[in-house]
Amino acid sequence: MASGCGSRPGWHGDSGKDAEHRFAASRRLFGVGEKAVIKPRSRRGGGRPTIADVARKAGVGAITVSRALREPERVSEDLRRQILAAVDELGYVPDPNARALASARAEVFGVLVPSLTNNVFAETVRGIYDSLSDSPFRIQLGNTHYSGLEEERLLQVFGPQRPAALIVAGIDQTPTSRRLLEAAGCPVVQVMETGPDPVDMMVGFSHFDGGRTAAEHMIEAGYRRIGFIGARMDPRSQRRLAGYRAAMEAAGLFDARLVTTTPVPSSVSLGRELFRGALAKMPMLDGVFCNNDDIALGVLFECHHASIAVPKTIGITGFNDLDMMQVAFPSVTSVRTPRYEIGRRSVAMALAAIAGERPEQRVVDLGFELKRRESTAR
Amino acid sequence: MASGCGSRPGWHGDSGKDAEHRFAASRRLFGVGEKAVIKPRSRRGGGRPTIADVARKAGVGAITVSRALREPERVSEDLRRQILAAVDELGYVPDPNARALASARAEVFGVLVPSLTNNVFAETVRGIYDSLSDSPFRIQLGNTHYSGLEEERLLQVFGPQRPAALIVAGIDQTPTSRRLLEAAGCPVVQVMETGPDPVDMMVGFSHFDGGRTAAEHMIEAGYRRIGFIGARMDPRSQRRLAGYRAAMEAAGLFDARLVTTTPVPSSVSLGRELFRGALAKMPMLDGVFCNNDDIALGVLFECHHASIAVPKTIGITGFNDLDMMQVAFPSVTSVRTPRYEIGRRSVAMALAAIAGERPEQRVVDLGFELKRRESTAR
DNA sequence: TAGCGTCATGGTAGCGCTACCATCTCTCGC
DNA sequence: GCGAGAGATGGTAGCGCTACCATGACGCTA
Repeated sequence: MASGCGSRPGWHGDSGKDAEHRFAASRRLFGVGEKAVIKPRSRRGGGRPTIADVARKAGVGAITVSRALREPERVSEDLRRQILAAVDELGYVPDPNARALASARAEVFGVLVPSLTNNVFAETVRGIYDSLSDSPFRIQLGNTHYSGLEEERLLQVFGPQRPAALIVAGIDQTPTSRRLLEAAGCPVVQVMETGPDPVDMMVGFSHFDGGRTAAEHMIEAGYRRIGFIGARMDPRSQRRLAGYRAAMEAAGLFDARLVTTTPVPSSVSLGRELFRGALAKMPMLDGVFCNNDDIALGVLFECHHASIAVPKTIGITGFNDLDMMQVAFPSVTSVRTPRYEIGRRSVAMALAAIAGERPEQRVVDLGFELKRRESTAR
Repeated sequence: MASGCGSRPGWHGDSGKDAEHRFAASRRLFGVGEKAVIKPRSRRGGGRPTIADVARKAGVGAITVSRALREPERVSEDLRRQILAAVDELGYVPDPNARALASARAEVFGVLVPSLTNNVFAETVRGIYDSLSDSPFRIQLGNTHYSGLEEERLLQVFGPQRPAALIVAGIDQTPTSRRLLEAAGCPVVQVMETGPDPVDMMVGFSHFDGGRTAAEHMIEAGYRRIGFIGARMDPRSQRRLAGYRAAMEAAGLFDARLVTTTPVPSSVSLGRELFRGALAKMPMLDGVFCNNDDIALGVLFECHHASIAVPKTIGITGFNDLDMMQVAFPSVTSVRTPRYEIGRRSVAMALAAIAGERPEQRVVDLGFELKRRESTAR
């Protein structure tokens, strides 16, 4: 531990009032690119090379350096080369904060999701991330915890930063959130779901249709007393439930007692528990449509524990189609959702909009796909 | 769609050269707080209230407003009230970019993880997020994709922003990354693992010990030909393998043919596949220690498919102890890791350091816990 | 050859905030 | 009663960059 101590002095707060120290640390930033040409700079700033240093070295005006970096085609070949050489030599990196202040636009994508651990959102964020990784844009993450109020708070925090774009999960923003999004002055993409009246753009699919398709499949497979098990019950879950209900009603099979829900966050163990409860309530259940795969897995495990035959005695359908569903025993039918693709597409649309090429289609429905597997193959 | 169209004109690039439009959109930012007092401001900036506006309204100097907001105790009760009233009335929100430029410090935590979808890191990020949610700090996320080079690139991007702190996963940074971290001029916390020679601070546990403990447990439970199955094999996995190997060697049970690894990213289906391969190679296998729970679940499913009795014929131990392990059938033994707590603790340490209260203990080992379950109860 | 648009380049003036230093007012000790 | 010290407040001068406008050089048309 002592070794670590010795090797990094200076930055920490306890010497916060001691400018000497801070500067010493900052100067080391060069290290990489340049051999610490310590010009006695003014008090602040810490001495990293600035655009003015590059301009001086290249023998041009600062603004030309700025242009060479941002709009190379507007600077003559000659100067460009000279400037880039100077940039290299000094190890110059533009200060994103100064840039943001001067241009009133930060190179940041604000991303708001209701959960970081829910695999569905994690995959969407990954899609966003991957699509942005070779752009100059950074990602700022916000976790709304499924709360409208928290979403408002986060938008209030994100707004003043003047992000280049905002990507938000869901289409059920509060009126205040909607207003904040409209006022953000940047492209906005609502993801995960499609619906009428986008704030700006939308990428997702119909959860209602997903739920209905799943239920219809089970009905078709011969199940009759098909339960619905859902946790958390965010707006998307509600719509899946509505789709299930529509299908069940159309077949004359709906019964409110078939539905088991809870606001508690979803998990495999909760799925098992809820299924137990559902079975106690309705012993003649012959199938379950689970609001997501975690629940479905919980149901499957409970069936194993209780020696209930799947798909014979009970059929199971999940939602999202996580990787494990296809290798489970028996493999589990699920509705495959394009969550990674949603992330990618949302970025593509936002980037197009930033570039001034507004996509014609403002609402993109990426659909879903029912994966029929053993768990409903009666 | 048309409705959405009509309701948000102006920001998009196709009218980028048309300042009129942009300003119109920006002005709307007030809307919420104030009834659009459109003072004919200078060309840039879009007209949101600034600290100068607040100062004027409150009849004080701008710097006093700044202080009232950042160090309230340094401003008299009276002025503070007046200022806060003015802030409220104008709907003033400080511009984080201007703040960052002026103070040479952004209120941003840079977070670097190797994967966004791996539940382990997702939970750590969640811990970080939760600990930061009522602080002024924002989170900027970086995904290294398990690549040292990508980590370097990201540090190069994060550095110029002058983040308030950096939290990076792992302790195996490249020399360049280490240099960049040391030069960042802010607290740095390496998370997930502990080891000698921290860049600054560390929070994690010993993966070697975790692997050894798991293997020892299986040996103790009576298993003899215990395989190791691992995917991805990042440095942490390597150390778990080393721990397993140490335990096996100590018991005189090690055999290189027991080890099955692949650089391919981990998943449940891959776990099933690898186990199949391992079994084909070593039919007399009587147990497996899985590098993580996904693999373990895949093994469990394969056992079901192939009608292999668990724990009788084969014992299974996982790593991380995801929620599902305790409800699986049979429930699966696993090494519980404090990933959420790691996130929380890392933030606590970084915040302390920022406040100048450097924690005495620079390396914090949060340990792990072996959860014995049915899958190894022979 | 004059006149005009186009292109490459540069100067100036901020963007909105905070560090630094100066000033002013009180309180206290002797 | 006076100087020292502490606390509250303010003015000034940037932070590093880019928007805007100006300038000069060039090529084109008439």
